Amino acid sequence: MARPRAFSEEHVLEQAMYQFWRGGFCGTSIVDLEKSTGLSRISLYNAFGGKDSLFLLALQMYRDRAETFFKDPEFASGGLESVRSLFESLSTRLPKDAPEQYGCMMLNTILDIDVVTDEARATVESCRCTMIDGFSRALKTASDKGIARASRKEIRERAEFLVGAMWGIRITSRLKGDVAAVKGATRTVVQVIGSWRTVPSSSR
Amino acid sequence: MARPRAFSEEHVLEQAMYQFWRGGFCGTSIVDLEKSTGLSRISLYNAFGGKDSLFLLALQMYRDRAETFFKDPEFASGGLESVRSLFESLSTRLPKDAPEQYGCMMLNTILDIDVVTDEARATVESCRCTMIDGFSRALKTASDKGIARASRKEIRERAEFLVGAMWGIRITSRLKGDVAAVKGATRTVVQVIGSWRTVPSSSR
DNA sequence: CTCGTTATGTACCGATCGATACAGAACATT
DNA sequence: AATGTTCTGTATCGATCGGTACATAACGAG
Repeated sequence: MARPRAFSEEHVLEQAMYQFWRGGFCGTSIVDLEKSTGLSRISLYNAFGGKDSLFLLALQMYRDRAETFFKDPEFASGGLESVRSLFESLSTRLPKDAPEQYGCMMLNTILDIDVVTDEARATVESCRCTMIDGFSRALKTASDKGIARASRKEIRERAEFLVGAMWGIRITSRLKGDVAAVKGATRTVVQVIGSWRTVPSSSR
Repeated sequence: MARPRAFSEEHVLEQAMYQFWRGGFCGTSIVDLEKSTGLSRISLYNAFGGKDSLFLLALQMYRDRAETFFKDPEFASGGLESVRSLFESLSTRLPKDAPEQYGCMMLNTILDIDVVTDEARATVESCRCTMIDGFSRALKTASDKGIARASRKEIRERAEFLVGAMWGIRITSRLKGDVAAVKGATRTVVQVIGSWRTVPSSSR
């Protein structure tokens, strides 16, 4: 009934997501967004509202993708192996100029948190919960199989630890130039995960 | 020979440090700095130069204090026990409204990194190296004593892991409201540290 | 007390911030 | 092709950004 949009909203939102991912909220100006999306600001405003609103949408897009990974039943059913391979991917996906080099957007947002809406904070928190649940389910699988028996409390604490460790590694990966440190930290985490095996195959 | 400063430069710099610590570089305006230091901007500029320069000085003050901790010979000679008590302090110092709730300033700076000078980046990097060295020395002590024997490579990787884990926990501690997660992650790290003991006193 | 020097408060600078008014261009429907 | 609706480019808004000029106040040296 009227002129249609000359762009894909999802694609533009994705570009905006990368921009915010890289620059953070207050480190990204409207001009930056114009450049990275190729749209004029007026189109951005019409399609997504103000900067706050656009940021929130981008953040939610990021969260949805991250959650998809952790909510995947295969992740949980993979047990310890899922967790291990996730951590190993943290250092193998690093070298290229993949967006992953910008760390985790959720985590980056935490530091912008004073400038950012309550909704953004809630989004981060919900993502963190999903990650903890995902890790917990995977650990539960391992426990049920007898591979890494642990109490419910231990499982939760280990999941909390894993989220922290993952974030620590992704922060480190933003400090360009020290790929070795990322790999070293990753390897130790993998060893730690291995050490949770109840059957003491060997201490290393 | 002329009018003396009406303020302690060190004290003012400390206040500026807290402000940047909390708000980050681009999240802190000159007006914010005026409020938190009690000085007018002109005095700030006279004493410390521009915003960039003031930030760098504040960051270096933070680094110097952090490095003091890790360079302390007592930390290294304390071995595994030093490391353990450091991590436990991460969750015990949390509840109060101590500045620690703002996470680690070094780490916060990494995310402002696109906006920040090369010198700031170098400061963060140097601090990270000092922390890794500190952890390495402590682990070396434990290894030499036979408490937690490990190769040089293992020691370095474990140190890199510890820095990552610490950062992860401090990031989490910025997400107010989930003290439990901080404690859970901390407890697991402490267990991991314990698991490095060569003499298998017990697996848990 | 006088003078030279430095610190401080007011008032303001151009640049950039996020956001918008308006007019014209582009499309679907008829 | 005519019409009505929506999208988009230009040009601009007030607010705030970091930074500064200038006049005044405060102090030490003589």
